[in-house]
Amino acid sequence: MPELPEVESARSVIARVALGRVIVDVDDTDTYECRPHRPGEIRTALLGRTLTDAHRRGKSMWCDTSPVNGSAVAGPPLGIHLGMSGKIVVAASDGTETDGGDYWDRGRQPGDRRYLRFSLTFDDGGSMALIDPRRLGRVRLDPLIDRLGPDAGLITPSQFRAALARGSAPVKARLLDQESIAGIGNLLADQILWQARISPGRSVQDLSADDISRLLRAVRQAIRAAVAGGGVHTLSVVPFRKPGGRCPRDNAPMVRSTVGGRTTWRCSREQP
DNA sequence: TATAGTGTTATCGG
DNA sequence: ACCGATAACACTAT
Repeated sequence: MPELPEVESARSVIARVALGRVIVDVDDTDTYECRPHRPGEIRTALLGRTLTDAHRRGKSMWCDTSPVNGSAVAGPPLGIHLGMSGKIVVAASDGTETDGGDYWDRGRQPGDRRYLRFSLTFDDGGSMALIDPRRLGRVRLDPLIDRLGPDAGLITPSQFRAALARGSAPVKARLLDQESIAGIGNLLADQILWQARISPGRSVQDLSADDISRLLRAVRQAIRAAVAGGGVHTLSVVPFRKPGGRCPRDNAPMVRSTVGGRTTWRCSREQP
């Protein structure tokens, strides 16, 4: 399930193999995935255009679209959110697939149409599809990205301090708040707090300047590690988020709780 | 069969 | 109005 690193991998697949191919068909008939659009609305808006660039902020992606032939006006940006279970698969003209992530494979074979919720067909016979079993992903035109906070991988120290400055929420809840910082999901948050040795339930107003700087270092390091490793499931503490799990640093039991409405695992000794 | 889950958002109460 | 907590969403896996 996608957090910032998985979404970045999907974005980079789109940028590498989907740009510049003319869209000749669009399947936007899934009324869940394509809310708030009516079936056909996205199709009409995109036919005859190409994707010209692929962007990302936090877990949200959007693609710029070209003018149609004979016009100078670009098309509407196409927003894509992977939700809990989405992934992007791009097919070449010969059917060869480039998969934007293998975190939800379930033995999927190339060409498998199960869970296909949205797709573009290109004039070369290839396609770009959103595969999303749980249907919590979204595809929409003109996505609102202004409401997102700074991308977690690019956030500056002063932006980070500002994100933690107000209110009294548990620090983990704030890390998960996409309007404060964009891109951190449940596993990344647990890894970051574990690395910084900060208890997830501590209020943001109790954090010292030193806590905050350790936290920002952990944000950067965890994101770098997850992008390099191929996803958040490769983060070092993730395998120990289970009953009987022990902290890989001090061997103390990992304990489970709920913070910010999400399942939370922490080291019982280092994150009391 | 019942429950949890790598995300977002509407809604409710303080 | 702001902030935080919770339920709901849709579906699969355990």
